[in-house]
Amino acid sequence: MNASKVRKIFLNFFKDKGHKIYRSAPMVVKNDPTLMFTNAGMNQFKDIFLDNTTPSHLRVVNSQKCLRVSGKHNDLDEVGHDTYHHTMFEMLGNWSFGDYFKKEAIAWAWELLTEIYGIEKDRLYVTVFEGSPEEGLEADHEAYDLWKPFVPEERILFGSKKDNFWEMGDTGPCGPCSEIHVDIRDDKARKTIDGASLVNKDHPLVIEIWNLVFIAFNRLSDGKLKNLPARHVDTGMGFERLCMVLQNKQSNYDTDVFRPYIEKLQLLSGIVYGDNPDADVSMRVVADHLRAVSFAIADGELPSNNKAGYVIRRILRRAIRYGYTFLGFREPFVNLLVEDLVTQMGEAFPELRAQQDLIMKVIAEEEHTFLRTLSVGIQKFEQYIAAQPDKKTIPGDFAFELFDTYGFPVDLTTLMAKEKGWNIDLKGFEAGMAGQKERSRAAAVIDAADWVELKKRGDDTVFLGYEKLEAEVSVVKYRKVDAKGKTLYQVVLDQTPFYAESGGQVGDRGFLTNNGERYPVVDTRKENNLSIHIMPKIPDAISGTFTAVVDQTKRLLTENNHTATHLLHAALKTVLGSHVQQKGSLVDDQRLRFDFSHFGKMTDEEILAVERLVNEKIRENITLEEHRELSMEEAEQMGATALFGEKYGEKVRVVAFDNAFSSELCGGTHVKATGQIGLFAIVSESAIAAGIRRVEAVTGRAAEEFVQSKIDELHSIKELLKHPKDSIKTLSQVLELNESMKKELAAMQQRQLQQMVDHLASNVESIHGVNYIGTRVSMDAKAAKDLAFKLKGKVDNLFLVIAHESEGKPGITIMIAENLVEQKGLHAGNLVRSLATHIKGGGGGQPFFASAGGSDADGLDKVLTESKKLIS
RNA sequence: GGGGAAUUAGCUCAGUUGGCUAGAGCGUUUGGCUGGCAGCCAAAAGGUCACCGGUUCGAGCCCGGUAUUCUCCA
Repeated sequence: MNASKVRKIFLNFFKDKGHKIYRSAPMVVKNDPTLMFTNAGMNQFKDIFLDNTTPSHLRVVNSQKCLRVSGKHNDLDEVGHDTYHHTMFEMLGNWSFGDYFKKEAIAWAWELLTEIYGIEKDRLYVTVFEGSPEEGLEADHEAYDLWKPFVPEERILFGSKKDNFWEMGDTGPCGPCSEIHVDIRDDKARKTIDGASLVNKDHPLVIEIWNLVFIAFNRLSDGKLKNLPARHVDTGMGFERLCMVLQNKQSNYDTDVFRPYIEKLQLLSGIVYGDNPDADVSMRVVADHLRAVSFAIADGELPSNNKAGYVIRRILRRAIRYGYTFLGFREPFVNLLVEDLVTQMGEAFPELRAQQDLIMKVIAEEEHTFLRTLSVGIQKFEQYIAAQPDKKTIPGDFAFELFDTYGFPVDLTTLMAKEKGWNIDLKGFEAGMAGQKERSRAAAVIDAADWVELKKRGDDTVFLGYEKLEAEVSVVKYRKVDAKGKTLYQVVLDQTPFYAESGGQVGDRGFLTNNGERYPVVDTRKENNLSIHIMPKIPDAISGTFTAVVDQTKRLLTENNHTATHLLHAALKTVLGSHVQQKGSLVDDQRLRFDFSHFGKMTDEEILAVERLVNEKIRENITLEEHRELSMEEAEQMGATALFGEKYGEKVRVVAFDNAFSSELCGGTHVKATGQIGLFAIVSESAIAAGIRRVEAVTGRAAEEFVQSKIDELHSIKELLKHPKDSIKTLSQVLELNESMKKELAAMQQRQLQQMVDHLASNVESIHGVNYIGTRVSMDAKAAKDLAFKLKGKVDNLFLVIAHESEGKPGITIMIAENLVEQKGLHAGNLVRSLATHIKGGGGGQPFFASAGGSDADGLDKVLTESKKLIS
């Protein structure tokens, strides 16, 4: 049974039991500060569990792409070393939102596994929660009794809080769970050791495949559990493990989910899978990470140096590192596997196929960068070794520096040290690492109190901001958040005219008011589906009604830019081609920024063409065409552009300006008609990553100012040139003239200097075989230095003292021929220091050349007479 | 968000406690050697030492700030 059939059967089984099939949400999470990536199938339903939103279907089934690399579920270091941990995986799940509970969940799970998928019943074990006295929770006898009709009691096991009480995070929905484990050892092994003793013991062949979670509580920030009003079922079955079981393999990597990449790696490296444990681990690492990174890029998350992008980079670099060390790759290779990934998964996940080129380019670029990082690190390492031939231990702080500053992996340092017969102080390294983490953690402390609920909420906050900028509102709940010594309040309203930051458009600002008091709203953010108003202070009488007023100027300017962004997007597609995909955008009241996939730099002509097209559309004064409450299918039929990596709800909104030109799925606010934008001007075009370009632009007043500043600039230039007929010609003549005059002047100065050199050289005083020159001149220290070096090349046995003065500042420059320095033990630096006392200054230098500066020019003559005495 | 580092010729990089009028290799140009190419020899061009300010007799080097890039952590 191949992988795609396994997936289809699962979805259809639950569809037949009244479940609605949902698409996988993007793997990269936006609008949730607690989560960077989808790490469980339940993420996209979080708001339902938290009772922030009402589900539109009570029974749902899906296959969700997940990534587990950081936070509570951190499997990254395990991946590759065993045969069943993954960074990216698919989670098959069926869901009940306040509908069915344990009975159905258990019965259906059993039916699907044994009767549909045909897993032998005597290979299955189930676990139920044993209870926890300190939480005040009893054992889950209910689940136990429900399993009894299907499973002999010796294969129903009680499990601890760690294994059988599921929690989303430190706070949030949670509840007891019941796991199904499968024993896929051969018959002989099964007879020798009872499978029941291996459950939850990290045995690679006795594994959990399905977790049925019965959500009944909410964990508060003080650690207490609160009963939820509605109980839910949340199940998760590891797709890759299921495939392994159904394909009779003993490793996930032997299934058709991973095998194609292993095959390709064998071809590329010339190493056979199974021959060498290190190489095997490496191939598994690469096969796994390839999937994680490619899906993330398809969702719009590029490798970068912070946040989610950094996690992606770390995963990719781990793959490169294993390939480099154990598979012998010295050139980019991960990107070569992307085509195999697309072949394997492109059908179930069309975003991969659509963005294959981009994924390859981005990975290849990152591979180049990292291979370079490695070679810099190797160089630093070699230099260190060469500089400390006596030592035999790499100190921890150096290993940490290599890692922290140069990104050089410590296990490579260890390996290289070993090859040279050196040790490495790993404890010191860990200490450096711990310090680093501590600093970061201390800087990121955010203390959020529990929500204070004033009203039982009915439904989502109603957004009024498409029509109104002012409305009567009341507070539903609020909480206090302390971060970096500042206290802010997060406030949720029953309805609001404030737009919450989303889809690149910044959140609205404004204030709440009642009884003449104003309470500013400094920002509006979105966390999941919740609109959160950020307020520095809240009224004492918070339970009353308020008038919410949006900062209108800021909003209107932002709308100009947002609509212009849509026009820009469409214009780019028209001018550059349909490969243009939005990769990100930022829209505020000042400007707009638009990132998109494109293979090369835009030419000046292309930029101009885009600008012209957008401005044409502005002048056409196209009116906004808005469709709310469309289904995804209807929107697609209208030809609206959807974005990869964007999470869309049940109902979507389409914003069109001339349906044939620009039509996008978008929740943002827009101008009523394009004419309001006035003018559009592109300010810059640049690269931000392999295959991704960024355009920044301004509209309206800002665009006018931008153009005006260019005109002013031109005007000023003309004015400086005295308004010639042809400014360009005149300017180029001026520049030419300047160039030739500079050259002439330099030549003249050289001649002058040469004259001075000749003059001084012919007035040498010979004192005891030393050619003494002492002169007082008007020049600065730099010129004197020049003069000194010129004379040095012309006069042997030179002892030169220049007493110079420029703009009232006196100075001394001394030059002594090298042979005199040696023979007579002279030191210009020491001499100049003593002479400098006459001009009330100080100085120094080398034995043959030195300079000094001072404040009393009257002493310069004294300097010359004294200097002569030095050699006579 | 918090650390660490880098920025010097077209490219890759040296540059010591502040003191040869900033160097190397590669590349470029010119000339020479060889039947031609590959190559070798010789010479030349090429620098606002990222930017702004400070300390100093003197700053590529020290100090402060800015920008960009790399990198680690959250």
